[in-house]
Amino acid sequence: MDGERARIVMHVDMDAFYAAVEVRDDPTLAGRALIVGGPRRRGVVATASYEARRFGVHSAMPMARALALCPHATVLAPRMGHYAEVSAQIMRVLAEFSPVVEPLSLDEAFLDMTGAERLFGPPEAMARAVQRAVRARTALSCSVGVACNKFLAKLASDLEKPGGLVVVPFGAEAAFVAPLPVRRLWGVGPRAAERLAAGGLGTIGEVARADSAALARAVGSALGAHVQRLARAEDDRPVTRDHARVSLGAEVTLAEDVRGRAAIEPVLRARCERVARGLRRAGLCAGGVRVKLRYSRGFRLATRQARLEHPADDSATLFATARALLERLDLRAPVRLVGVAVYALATERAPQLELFPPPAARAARRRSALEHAVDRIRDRFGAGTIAFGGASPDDDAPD
DNA sequence: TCTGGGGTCCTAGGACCC
DNA sequence: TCTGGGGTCCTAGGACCC
Repeated sequence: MDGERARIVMHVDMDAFYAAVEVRDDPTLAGRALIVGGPRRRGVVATASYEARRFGVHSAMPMARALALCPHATVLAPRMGHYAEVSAQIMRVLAEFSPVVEPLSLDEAFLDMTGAERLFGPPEAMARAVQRAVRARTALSCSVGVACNKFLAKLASDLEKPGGLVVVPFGAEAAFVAPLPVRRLWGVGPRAAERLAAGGLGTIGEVARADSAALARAVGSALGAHVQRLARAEDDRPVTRDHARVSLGAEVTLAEDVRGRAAIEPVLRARCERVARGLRRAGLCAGGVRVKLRYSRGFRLATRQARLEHPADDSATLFATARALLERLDLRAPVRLVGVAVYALATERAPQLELFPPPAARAARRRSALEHAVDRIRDRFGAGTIAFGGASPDDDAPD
């Protein structure tokens, strides 16, 4: 009506990705119940093969429960570096179908296929072509959803997994989603679903017709407005290639609880080194540091964060800040997880024109240059070749 | 059964400035 | 002498996603 052409958005979602990669690489695993996840103690399921899912095993389930349900399952530790490589290969295949590919995670992506009918035919033919190409080039299967927007395409790709292909009928979108449960709305999790149910809203159709003020009372005004738009099949978010990173972190759940500064600090230092390296690899500087502790008691999570005086990408600055933040947390209680994250990321260090920079800023700059040099040595000769004094070597870093 | 690790976004309250 | 309201920045916590 306004001359705008309907969009064609495709969502591609790999089937049981981590498990499927492991089976592809070791065909003796085919047909077996397979769980990728861990560590065995205090671990959760990252991905389960469809054979294991038949026993009720699913992602995010504690490993102990998964093995109680499916004791004969083979358990493999995730190989994230390897999955990242396979993912990059998949994204390259997808890029042959559209110039606008938006990865959502290692195993899913949106493609803007508007205007691609001339090359690939109608939506169903496009989807078949993508599935064939992914399988031919990676020996992996995926499910595909096609619709006029991101929400519907993503919802559609999940409806007939594995190997699914669902095209949401153009022009009949709202009717298509109306009977589905609210949990299918992107952004509605267990909490929001509960609150919506308390207000008598169980299906997407009911949310679409709900009074917007009542919806806002139930789940808040932002989420309420958002889910009502989705429920009405309205979603104008574009498919975009370049997402600026907002934060970067590293955390670890320890095999045994620790308590006290002396026990926590080395763990914290190792996380800082990993995060700093990630910053330098991405060419970013941090504007703030956040420390995270999860206490065993009550599974309680506590965070403390602070801005940096000058943006930094060196582990010494991150650790000095993290250590100060640690002092503001309870260090007597048993801790199961220690994490560090950086935020307020900038692509470049702000130019420092001070004639007499404070000693701390000068030290951070020297330290950054040193760590950049160490990065180059590690890249060339391997991670184990060099470590900082007092630092645990890259014990747990896959790279 | 006892809860990973990587993220994004929202909310609410406080400080501060005008 | 007492009291505004808006805007911005920051922090801590939490829901949600894969």
